[in-house]
Order: sequence, then structure tokens, then C-alpha cells
Amino acid sequence: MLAAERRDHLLALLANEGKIVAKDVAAGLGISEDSVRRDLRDLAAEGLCQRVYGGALPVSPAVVDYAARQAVTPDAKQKVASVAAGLVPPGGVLILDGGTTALAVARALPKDLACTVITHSPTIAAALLDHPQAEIFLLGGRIFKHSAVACGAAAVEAAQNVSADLCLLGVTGVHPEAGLTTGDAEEAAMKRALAARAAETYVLASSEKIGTASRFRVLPWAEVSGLITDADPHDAVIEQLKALGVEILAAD
Amino acid sequence: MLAAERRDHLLALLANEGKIVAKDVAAGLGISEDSVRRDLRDLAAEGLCQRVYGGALPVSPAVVDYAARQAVTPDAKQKVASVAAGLVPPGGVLILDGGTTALAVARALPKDLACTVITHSPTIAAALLDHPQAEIFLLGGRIFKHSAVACGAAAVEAAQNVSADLCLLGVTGVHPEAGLTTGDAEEAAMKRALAARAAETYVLASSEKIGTASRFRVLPWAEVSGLITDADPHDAVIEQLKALGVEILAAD
DNA sequence: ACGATACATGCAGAAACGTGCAAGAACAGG
DNA sequence: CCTGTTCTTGCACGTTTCTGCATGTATCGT
Repeated sequence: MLAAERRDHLLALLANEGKIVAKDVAAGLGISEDSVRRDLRDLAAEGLCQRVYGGALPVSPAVVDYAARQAVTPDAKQKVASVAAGLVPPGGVLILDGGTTALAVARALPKDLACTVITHSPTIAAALLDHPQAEIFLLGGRIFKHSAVACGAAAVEAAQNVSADLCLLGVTGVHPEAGLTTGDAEEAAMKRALAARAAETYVLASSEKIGTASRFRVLPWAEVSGLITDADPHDAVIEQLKALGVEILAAD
Repeated sequence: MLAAERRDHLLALLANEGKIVAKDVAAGLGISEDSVRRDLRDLAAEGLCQRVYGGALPVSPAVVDYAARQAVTPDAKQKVASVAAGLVPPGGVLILDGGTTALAVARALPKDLACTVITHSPTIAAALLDHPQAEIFLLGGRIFKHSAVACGAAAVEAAQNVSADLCLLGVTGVHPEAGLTTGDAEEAAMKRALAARAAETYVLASSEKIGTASRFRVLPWAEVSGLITDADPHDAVIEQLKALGVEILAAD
């Protein structure tokens, strides 16, 4: 059995049965559990399944979204979001990325702040509906289900027509050499397009992302104004970033 | 049964029944009460449920509401939405307007329907995230807070670049002479732009809108394929519309 | 106040996990 | 055809996580 064939088999299984039990699949196909686990790990990295103890489950944006809406935002993200929200001046124009941290920023914006928010996330646009003074501009395009944001050519094109004072970007990896990274190429391109349209770009990264890198680069450090994080300011990685000239905004 | 699966099961149970009794679940799934209690403890820690003696309850009434909102949708809109959802063929391209009735349509679409939905409503885009087979295309633009949809020049321009088989339009007034009307000029223009991009246009209108007119005209009857409503087919206004050549799809 | 039930905690066996390693297959270049 | 490289795969190992049970404590209903 070819590796790619196995991969398809797993995805089909996931679609048909709604779950994968590593042990059963290994026994069924006559291969080792290690291979199954490796495949699942890869699929999960690509956002095609959700890895859980014992196997995998389908990525369920509904559940994620549902959980994100109801769950108390983790403390770290909350702190980062508060600091980020403080960067937005009255009357300012903000480009806000998608993702849970950015959503926390949207919620952290003062309810009566008169500003303009440009976003490619329908979730964030919806969250800002109860900010009566905020002008919301939505960037359209094909919705990328994994992270629930508009991506692709149309979205990038739409982004070309806006300009902003500040861009707040969420990423999955923050690494001194690799720069800012994320797990999907389309998303990386979109974030790049957003950052290019703002005078200043600040990155939102809770501490667990510091020192890690994902597959696709978003931006090098030269194009980033600063990093907003709850990580220890004396952390080795943070110190390295400071040496690179990155402004560090501590959230704690 | 996977641990994560069990967790989902608990959340689903919570949403559907509004409560969880640890003992019953343990017996039902054939696992120890300890495991159930541990899961509930974890879920509570994440803010996804409220732990109580003997089991758990939803964190807030809003949670049950979220799952049950489908049912909570006024009956009339629900019926209209069901009929409308039935018009969408597998593989079809649908333009879906904003508004509560259209939202009901989005929810009424079969979860595994492979179709493309084009919308200018971030709310509807978000609601469609849990339709894994649906391709979502979001039309961007300035968000009109009143109805939470993208409107204005940018949105109309974005609409020019798409084409669809079917357009489902919500309106506030349905009148034999006035045609379809709504309360805002920008919205009316946007709806017009959407209808122009689809081969067929059907209007969603629960009975209370029949025979009324708002300030701004959306479309004349000549450009509408049909009307989906729960109003009595023998209603005087409905009869008039039939005479005008409007196809009436009764929802009851 | 009492018994019954639910609970948290610690513990131990089992299962799943990640990692390093080596054997083998696939492949490119000479 | 041979050789070196890369990638895949299964195995072994130590580690982490899960689960059910036992224990003692807290809470509930009567």
C-alpha cells in the first residue's frame, strides 16, 4: 500500500465514520500503529483532521467556533489582546487578522471606540457588530474553513484597496531565524498582503508560540514593528528578537 | 470509544437535553463514573459546562439556545427556510442574502450538501462553517450594522464578479404594485446587484410581510422567479401575485 | 442527624505516545 | 550497473496519558 493511498484511506474513513482509531486502522491495513500515527500527525499538521488520544476526529469548525465563542478566552490571549487593543487610537484604522487571539482583540476594543476595523474574518466582523462606533470593512473572498477567514486571489486583491495605520497579525510560529510562520500557504500570503497595507505591523503571540516555527513564512522581522506577547521578557528567544530590533510589548 | 469522542458526546448531550447526569451517561456508554466526572471537570475548567452535584449544566442558557436556536427560529421562517433549502441542488451555486430568514436557510441546508454559497453576510458565512462540503465565498465591503451585511460600492463591485444558479433574497415588503421593498437604499441596491448575478431569483417572505411595502424598491416582479412564503395560497395578495406570473412556493 | 450518594485523590496497570535507530525501498547521478 | 542519498517503515525504548479501583471526604435528601 502506497503512503498516499493510506492517507486517502484515512481521510475517507474520517469522512465516513466520523472518527479514526489508530489501533483498528493499523490492524485493518496490516501496518504498524506507528505509521498510522505518523500519517495522522501529518494530516493534523495540514489541518485535515484533529489529532486526539487514540486516533483522530474530523476538524469541526463548528465545534471549534462554538468552543471559542463560549470558552473563557485563555488568560494569556486575553492579556495579549488587552495590550493590542490599547494600541488602537480613536479614529484610527486597524487591520485585524483572523484567529482566536484576534477575536479576543476585537472583544477587548472599548465598546464606544470610534475606529475603522478592516478584517477578512467573518467571525470578527460579527463580533464587532456590537461596537456602535466602529466602522467595519470586510474583505471578501473564498472562505478557508480551517481558520474561517477569506483567503485566495480575491481576498488579496480586496486587500490591495485598503490602507491602515496599524495591522494586528496572529501567527502560529514566532522564531528568531524563521521569522513569523503559519501552517498554510494561502493564509501566509493573505497575512503578508494585510501587513503590506498598514503603516505598522504588530504581531500577537501568546507565549506557547514563541520559539516555534510552522511550515510557511509570513514575514521576516524587518517588516514587523513589534511583538505583543505574554512571554517572559528575559526569555532567551525574546532577547534574541530584541537584538534584531523588534519592539517587545509585554503583556502581564 | 475515544476520549475526545466522549467529550464531544457530553457537549452534544448538554446542548440537546440541557443537562448531564454523570451516572446515566456512565451507564449509557459503559464506562466508569470516574471518567465521566473527570471529563466534566475538564469541560468545566474550559468554561464549556457548569459542574453541579450529580452532573453538569450548560454554562449559560445561551448555550442550549445556540443548539436549539434552529427550533427557536419562528415557525414561519423555519418553514420558508426549509422549502428554500430544498431548491438548492447538489453542486449548485447559491447567492444567499443576509437577514434572519436567510440565516435560517443556511442552517436548513443539509450538512453534507456539496454546493457553493455566495453571501455578503458574515453571520451567514460563519453559520456555514460547519457545512464541510459547502464552498463559501464572501462578498466584502463596508458592513451595514443595521442588518449586518456588506453593502456599498465595494460590495456591489465584488458581486459583479460572481455568477450563480439561484439567488435567495430576503425583503421587508412584498406588495403587488410596489414590488419587493426594503428599508434602506444601500441594502436595496445590494440586493438588486445580487439578484442580477443569478439565473433565478426567489424571494423569502414570511406571511407578515405579504402586502406591505417599505421605502426602497429592490426589484419589480418581472425580475423575480418566485416567492417562497408560508402565507395562505388563497390570500388576496398572493392571488394577485399569481396573476402577475409570480411562481408561489407554499411553505406549510 | 443519618444513610446514601457523589466527590477528589492517590495509585497501578494498560494503552498510547514520541524519539532514535536500523533495515529496506526509491531515486538520482555517475 | 553501481553507489550514495533520501525517504519510508517497523521496532525498541522510555515517557506520558488514560482509566478503573480503593480510600476517605463532602454533600444531599430525609
